This record gives sequence, structure tokens and C-alpha cells, in this order.
Amino acid sequence: MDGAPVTVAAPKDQGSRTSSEARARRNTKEDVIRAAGRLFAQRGFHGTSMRDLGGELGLLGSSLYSHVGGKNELLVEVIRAGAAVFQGLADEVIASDGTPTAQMRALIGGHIHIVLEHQDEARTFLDEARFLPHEERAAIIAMRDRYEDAFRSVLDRGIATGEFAHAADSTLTAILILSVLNALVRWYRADGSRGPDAVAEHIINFVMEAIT
Amino acid sequence: MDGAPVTVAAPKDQGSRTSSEARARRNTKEDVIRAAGRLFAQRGFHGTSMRDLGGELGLLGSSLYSHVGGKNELLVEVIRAGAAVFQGLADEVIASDGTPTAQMRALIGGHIHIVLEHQDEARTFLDEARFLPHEERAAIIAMRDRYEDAFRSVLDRGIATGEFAHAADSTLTAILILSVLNALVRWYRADGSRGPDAVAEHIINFVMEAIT
DNA sequence: CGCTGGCAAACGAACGTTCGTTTGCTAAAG
DNA sequence: CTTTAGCAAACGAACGTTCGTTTGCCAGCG
Repeated sequence: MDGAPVTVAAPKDQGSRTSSEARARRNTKEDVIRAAGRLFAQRGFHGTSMRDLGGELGLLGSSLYSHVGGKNELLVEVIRAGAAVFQGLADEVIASDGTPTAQMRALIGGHIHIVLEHQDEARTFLDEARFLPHEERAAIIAMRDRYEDAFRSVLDRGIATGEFAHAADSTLTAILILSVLNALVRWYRADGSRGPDAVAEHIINFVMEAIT
Repeated sequence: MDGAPVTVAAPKDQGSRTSSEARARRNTKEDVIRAAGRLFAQRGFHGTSMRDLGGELGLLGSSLYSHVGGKNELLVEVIRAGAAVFQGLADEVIASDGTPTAQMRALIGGHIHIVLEHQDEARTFLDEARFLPHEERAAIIAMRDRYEDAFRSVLDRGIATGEFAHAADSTLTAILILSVLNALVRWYRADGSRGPDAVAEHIINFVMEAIT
């Protein structure tokens, strides 16, 4: 967890090519990590070679080692970035003081927004975390459990206030809710017939109907 | 798809070692495919080598070629077996003449049962199908769409009869339901605190509550 | 203004290993 | 005797990674 600077940040306006001239930009470490996220999400960690990744950036595979320590480090960085975004959402919502219903809507809507906005990191986080080196994997699993706890605690409070009725086992219910949300990364395509907002609304209705 | 004998069937009492003598059984093609399903589900297709797979059966990697044409063929066979089981369920339920509510319960319960009973094939089917050779992948995607259609048509009939209320976009709702069901393969562990029946009941309640 | 030194990015060749697969052979089973 | 299952060695290709070198950019200085 070492309070890393969250990596997300702003676009940083890197380069600012003043005039026309759209020449062959030099790549930054961020570029490499972003491309890695894209390929890991698409072909899987073991299905992506360093040469593949180099090709994606117009480089040789070996050139990547100017930016990054190795393939495993790339996986760690991509997944850490993804996990940080989700963690930020949970912290923010839990710190807020809405009703359980409002907080649950915020969690679900925020989660959907993240998944659609950071598809590659999210998918890598969800599908490839099992290939992390032992130590990092443990850290990521701990973060996931903590994130799940945010959903569970909101559910428990909503059951206490009577807002959520049929949620007997809140731990299991939290898992079911996250199942719906995380699957987005597998089927949602930006070019499909449904816009992000329509999808989000439908999902929120589905889940809220299930727990109230 | 080519009326394959569904592969599921009964244990078949293969071997029936008449007396004591529990010697080092020779392996059949079925054994190889089953072990491949286990490893593909655990470590992913690209994360599993033929030598890994041989080791799982007490063989050298090269010895597998006595049973099977190659690694890709193994993936195809495992996924085909998984797809066939799901297809069988859909056909059976659609052919039955229950109310939409009863059919939906049958679909959900059956799906859960399959996922828990054939975890390895199901997980390989869900996670590794994207690594199939082009032709086979198209066939599998077609089967998945057809399976999804079974859920959608039951939903539509239930909306028509008024049994299902809040399901406006049945295609999207079908995806959400399958999201919940398929995620099982990612989090359910047989040694966990919850038994299969308890989990199934909770999930059925969750989903039926969402759509009625 | 024109040098020049430093530095980061990328190259290209090579390393040792692992990959999927092929081949020829042997031993057991029917 | 024929078939089958498996071994053992080997294949070429691809893997992740290392290394010495080249390139392009810019700051500092005369």
C-alpha cells in the first residue's frame, strides 16, 4: 500500500507539440504501462509477449527495458493503478453521509463509471491478478476484500434502517452485486447499441430492485 | 453442433479394477481432457504448458500426443464439452411447459448446478474461449448467443404474462442474470462456509426479486 | 552563435530457457 | 502379432532478459 501517488492523475499535457509537426513522439513509462494494460486485457498476461508490447508502441521488445524493470513489474503497475481507482471510490462514498440507499447508488454508479472509463486496467485487475507474484497478489486480494467490505457495510446499514429488505446474508449479496458490475468489462462495447448512461441506469434498477 | 454425445454422461465405471491392485492406471483421452480442463481453469490456457499437463498425469509432455492432436485441440475439446452441457439445459427447459417463472427458476438452478458440478469446463468455457482458433471460436460464440436467447425468450414471455414486471430491455436483463450466475465460477469454493444449495437459493431469490 | 558533454530512449544482437511438436523406439496389453 | 501408451531425445521457434552501442535532445559555456 505504500502511499503511492495513485498514478491516475491528470493527462499532464505531456509534450505540447507547439505547431503542426506530429512527429514520432518518444514514449514515456506511462505510455508503456497504458499499452500493457490494453494488451493484457485483450490477450491476457501470458498471451502477451514483450515483443508484442514493443510492437504496439513502435519499439523493439528490448527497448521496453529502458522504461520498466520487467514484465511482472508491468503487471503489478497496471493492476495497482486499477485497484487504486476502485479504492478511491469506496473511501469517498464511505466518508460521505448519505442514506444507505444513496450510498449504494453512488457505489454502483461509480463502479460502473470506473469500469467503462478504465476498461483495460479494470479487466486486467479482474482477470490477471492471479498471475501476480505472491507478495503483490496478497496485497491486491486484501484491497479487493476491503472494497467488498464497503458494499457489505452499506448493505448492513440499509438492512438496519429497513431500507433493504430481502438481504439476509450481506456478504453473499455484496458478492452478487459485484458480480453484475464486474461482468460489464466482459460484455460492454463502446460501439454497441447501448450508451453508458442507459446501461448504468438499467443495472442500478436491477440491483436496487433485488435488494429492496 | 454435430450431435456430440454430450460427454457429460455417467462416470462410466471406467476400468473397474476387479480386485485390490490399485496400480498406475494407464491414461485415456478423457483423462487428458479432464486434466487439461483443470489446468486451463486454474492457470489459463497460455499459462499451461504441455509439460505441465503431462506432469499432472505422471507423463512427459510429449506423451500427450499419443492421445490428442495438440494443445489447441485440447482447448477445443474442453470448451465444447462445457458448451454442450449448458446447451442441454437450455433445450430441456425450453421444451418443457412450465410458467415463465418456473422456467426461469429451472434455468437459473440448472445453470448453478452445472457451474458447480463442472467447474473446470465452465471456467475454461467462460475465460479461455477467446483463445480458440477462429473457426471454433465463432461456433462457440454462436452457442453462447443461442443460450442467452433462452433466457431472453423466457423473460419476454414472463413480461407478456405480467409475471415479470420491471424487465424493460430483456436482452440486457438476460446478460445481467448470466453475469450473476457465471461469476460463481470465480468465487465459489467447495470448501467454503456456504453449501451449494444455500448459495443457489440465495441467488435465485436475488435474481427473481430483481425481475418481478 | 556554435560547441560539447551528459542523458535518456531506442536499437540490434545475443543469452539461456521454455515452448509446442516430431520422431523412433520399447514395452505392455489384447 | 498388432495395437497402444509411453519414453527419451531432439527440433526450430519464441520467450524474457542482458548488454554494448547509437541516436537525438538539450543545458551550459565560450
